[in-house]
Amino acid sequence: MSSPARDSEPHRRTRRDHASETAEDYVEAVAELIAARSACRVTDLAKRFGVSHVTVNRIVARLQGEGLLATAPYQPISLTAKGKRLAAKCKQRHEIVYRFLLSIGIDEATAAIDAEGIEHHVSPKTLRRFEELTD
Amino acid sequence: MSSPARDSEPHRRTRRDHASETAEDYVEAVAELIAARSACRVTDLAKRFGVSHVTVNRIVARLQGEGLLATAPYQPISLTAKGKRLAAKCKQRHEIVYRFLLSIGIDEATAAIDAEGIEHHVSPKTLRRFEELTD
DNA sequence: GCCGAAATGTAGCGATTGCTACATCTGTGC
DNA sequence: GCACAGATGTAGCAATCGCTACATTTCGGC
Repeated sequence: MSSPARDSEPHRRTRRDHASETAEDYVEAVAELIAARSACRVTDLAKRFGVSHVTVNRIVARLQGEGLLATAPYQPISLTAKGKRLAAKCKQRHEIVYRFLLSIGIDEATAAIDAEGIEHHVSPKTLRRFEELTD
Repeated sequence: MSSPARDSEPHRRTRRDHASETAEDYVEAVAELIAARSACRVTDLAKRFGVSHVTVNRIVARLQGEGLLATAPYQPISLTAKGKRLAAKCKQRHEIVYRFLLSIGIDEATAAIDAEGIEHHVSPKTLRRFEELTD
C-alpha cells in the first residue's frame, strides 16, 4: 500500500498474539492429556513441550490467573469452562490446518510441525477457505 | 504419534524460532526501506513495526552483533552480506506465501496479515508445494 | 553561525519464557 | 511406618521485547 510504512498493522497484530499463543498451546495440551490419561500433570506438559517443569509451573500459574486453568499445589491441572471453550476452538482450528496441509500433499510429519506453527496466525477467513478446499 | 508426549518436536521447533523471526522481519524491513528510500533509519523501522524507537534500537544492536546489520551511532542502518542473503530468502518466502493465499481466494488485506504471521512457520517442503499450487 | 525540531541514544522499569539448583511434598515398595 | 524416587514448588539468574523519561546529536531554516 503506502510506501513509507507499507503496513505496520500486520506486524503489530502478529506480535500481539505471542502471549495468547502460549495460552492456546497449553489449554489444548491440557485437554488432550486429560482425554488421553484422565489427568494432566506438570511433568506431562513439560515433556510435551520439551521445557523444564519450572517453566510449565509459571505458565500454568499465569493461565490460572487468566481463568483458563484450575489447579492446586501438588494437584493435577484441569480446565475451567472458559479453558474448555478455548481448547475446543484451538483443536478445531488445528485440525483444519493440519488436514488442509495433508490435502495439498504434505506428509504427516511435516504437516504436524507446520500446523503447530501456522495455526495461531491463520485468520478466520483463511481458515474457512482452508476448510472449503480440503474436500 | 506416541500417545505419552505425542510430539514435543513440533512445539520445540516452533518456539525455538521466535528469536530468528525478529531477525528475519527486521532484515527484510531494512532491505525494503533501503530499496524504497535509499536509507533505513531507526524511526522508519519503529513506524514500520509499530514499536518505539528504543525497542528498534536494541534489536538493531543485537542483530548487528549477530552480523546481520551494520550501523554506527546516528547513522543509517545497512545490511551485511549475510543480512542481504537472509533478506532475499525471506522476501522470496514471503512472496510465495502471500501469492499462495491470494491464489486460493483470500483478499489482499487478509493475505498480507496472514502471510506475515505464517511465513516464519512454513517448512521448505510446504513452501515448495505452495509455489507449485499457485500457478 | 544559531536555534529548535526531529532523530537517536541511554537509563531503568516490567512482563514473558527459558534455565539450574535446591527445597519440599507424595506415593510406592519394603 | 519409613525411606527413597519422582513430582512439584521456590529462588534466583539470563535473554528478549515492550515502555516512559530524559539526554544528546543532527540537520534544516533563518
